[in-house]
Amino acid sequence: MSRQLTQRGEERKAQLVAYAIEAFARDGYHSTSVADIVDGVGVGKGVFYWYFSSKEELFVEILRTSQRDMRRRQQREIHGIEDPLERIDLGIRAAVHWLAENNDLRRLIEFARNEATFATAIQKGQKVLVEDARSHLEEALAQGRIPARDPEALALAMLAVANQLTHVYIAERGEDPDMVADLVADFCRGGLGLALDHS
Amino acid sequence: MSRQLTQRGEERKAQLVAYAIEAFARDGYHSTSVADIVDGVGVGKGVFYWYFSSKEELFVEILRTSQRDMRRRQQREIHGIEDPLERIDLGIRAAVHWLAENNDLRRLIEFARNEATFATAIQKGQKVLVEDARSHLEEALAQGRIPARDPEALALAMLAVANQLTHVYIAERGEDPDMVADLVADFCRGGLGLALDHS
Amino acid sequence: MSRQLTQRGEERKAQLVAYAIEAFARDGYHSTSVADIVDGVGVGKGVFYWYFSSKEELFVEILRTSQRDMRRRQQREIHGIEDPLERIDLGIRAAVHWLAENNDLRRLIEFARNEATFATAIQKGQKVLVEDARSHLEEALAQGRIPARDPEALALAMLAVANQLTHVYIAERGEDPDMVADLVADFCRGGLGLALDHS
Amino acid sequence: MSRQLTQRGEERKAQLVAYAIEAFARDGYHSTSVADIVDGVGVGKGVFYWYFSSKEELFVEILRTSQRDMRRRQQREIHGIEDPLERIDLGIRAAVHWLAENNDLRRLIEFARNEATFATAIQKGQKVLVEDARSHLEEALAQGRIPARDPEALALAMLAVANQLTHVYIAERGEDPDMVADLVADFCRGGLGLALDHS
DNA sequence: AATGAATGAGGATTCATTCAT
DNA sequence: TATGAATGAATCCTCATTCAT
Repeated sequence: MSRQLTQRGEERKAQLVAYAIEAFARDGYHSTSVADIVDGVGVGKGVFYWYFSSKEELFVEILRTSQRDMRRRQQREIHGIEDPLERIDLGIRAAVHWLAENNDLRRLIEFARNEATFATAIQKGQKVLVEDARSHLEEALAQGRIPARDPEALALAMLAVANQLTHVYIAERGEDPDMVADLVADFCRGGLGLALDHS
Repeated sequence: MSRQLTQRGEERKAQLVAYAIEAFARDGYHSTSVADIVDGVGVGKGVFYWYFSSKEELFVEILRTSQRDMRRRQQREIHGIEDPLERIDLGIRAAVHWLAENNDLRRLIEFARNEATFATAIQKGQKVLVEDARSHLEEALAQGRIPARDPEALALAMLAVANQLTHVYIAERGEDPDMVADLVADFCRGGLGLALDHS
Repeated sequence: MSRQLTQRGEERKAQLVAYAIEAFARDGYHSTSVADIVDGVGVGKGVFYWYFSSKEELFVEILRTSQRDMRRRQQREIHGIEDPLERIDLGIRAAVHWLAENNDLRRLIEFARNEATFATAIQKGQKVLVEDARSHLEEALAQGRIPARDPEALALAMLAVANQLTHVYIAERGEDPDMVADLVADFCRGGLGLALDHS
Repeated sequence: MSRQLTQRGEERKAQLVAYAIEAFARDGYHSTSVADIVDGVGVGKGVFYWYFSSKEELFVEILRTSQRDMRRRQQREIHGIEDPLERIDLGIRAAVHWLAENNDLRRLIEFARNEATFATAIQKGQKVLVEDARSHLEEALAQGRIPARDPEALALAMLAVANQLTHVYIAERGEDPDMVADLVADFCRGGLGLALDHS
């Protein structure tokens, strides 16, 4: 399914993806039928299969694009920063902001994590994120700035905190992303073994 | 659906629940049909609807029982402990152990969290856990032993770390639960703003 | 799909098979939808899948049963006959009669022969028939009553003649099966290298 | 659909026909979609409908051309031969060779024979072949060289033998066409009531 | 002549649930 | 209590054909 698309084709495809994200996030992957999607966009059923070889493929494409986008956001934010701990801090904040701004995608990623069919796709993306964090952590470790513990465990823990708090505070309660970013960053800094700023 | 059941009825029901948990965890809730379950147990389809009014009801019952069981385990572990921070520590460890020992249920709870149909059921259970943690945290706060931050946020963050690390280290890699409990407890203690033990 | 069926179940299944044979023969396998079949029998769509795991499986079952039935007919006719050439003669006549009486099945077998999906099933059945004929032929060969030629080729050729002439004379033109049996038997006897009876 | 085609148009069309024959023979008529064909040739879907008004029409055209071609081959081989029995012999051999050399087309013809949609087209072509054989047979009959039997039946039987043995020995087992031609010719000569050569 | 896009009816299959026995 | 049978709406996907450009 890597057809060469015309301008119009690209637009149609983007339209389908956009509507699908919305519908999947609102009603769930299983409850959203291909018929729902094409109806929502106002096209015939065949159109869907012109652009995607299956509902599953569409979803995987959404997941991949999302994870790539989030990572790009992190990279942009920490670009040029020397201090590894600052990179981690900024990375966490970038993640929280991305998750807050892309709540639909956050839901989909969360869902996919627990669905055998998509676990692989998710893990690939997550591995990249964890690798990034791990490299910063190892640098900080080498500098003797944090106590020695498995960097991967730390990376995973941070990701989990970011996800969970964004979920509850932003998605459910609509709090300010900056506040939540502070919350997450604080908890994680502590978790890494650093003293808190505002003690 | 709160029929009075005979001894034999209770056993039948337990059999169905046990098999359903296994199948849901292995193949996913959506991919496991009622037919799969009754076939697995070796009974006719009518039996299922004698004990449960729907597939959904069965799943909700599994969720409720699980959450209740996990909490009971935590309560037992911290019973009689004076120090609120020790209660938290023990609570975390109890959670990790329960999750490790009930990996199937962990998967189901994780799944349900992201499924509109079950989110409510999940939230009710989670609220209880968070309340427990919050009360310990507030006590510690009152004693001036941890820096002032929203206890609910802290509770949620700890739960997330426990889930995530158990998932990756125990379910995926088969590591020792005690080691993971240490990992989680360490990270959380730090996140709460406490100095690390082994620094 | 080897469910234990009740009396009623067996009847339903037979009903479905009977109607399917008729419809497949009349309209073709591809043009006959599962919906057509269940509508024809007057049951819901699910019933079909209670008895067969797929449309394909049903068709293969029909093929197998048919081939078995035809062979049984042959066996019955030649039972106890000493002379191998007479066995062949009777076998040919039995085949023609069976084909004439089961014109629907003849069509389905003919169709299946040219469909990749069913070729295997067909070949298995045909192999048995050819083996039967081969054994008679080898006996006749050993007795020096027919010239030496590949028995398998002869067997196949006879089968082809029986099929073709039954097709044209009986199915298309409604001629008398006995006459056609004579025609086929004559041609084959000659093909085997025997003198003709009515010269 | 008898458009006037330019040189280039003819080539395109031939390209489509060639690929379609290959694909139909390999995957079956029903399993080969118009999309498969145009993709295989590397053109857009419109092209197909420029040259053929439907998938069905294309297939019928293939059938007609094939049958015409096979007959031409027979005619060429028997041209100028006086002896009717020799004409039959040569005709059989020509058929076997054509079938061997055009295995794809043989499959398609075989398939078409059992498909209501194409049966008519096939029968027309077959009638011509049978007529040819019948005229030779009647001549031989008039000369008293073969016993009196329905010439059409004999013609059909010979065709069936040629098809079947070519199918099994050449298409499935890759034997030498000349050997198979001998086999078929022998069987048929016997079937006609002639003594065998090598008895 | 040719292309990519679109249509939409049609097809196989699944499955929660109900029911007669 | 329990069973096998039945229901039928819903789902994913295919594909011949048409159309705008």
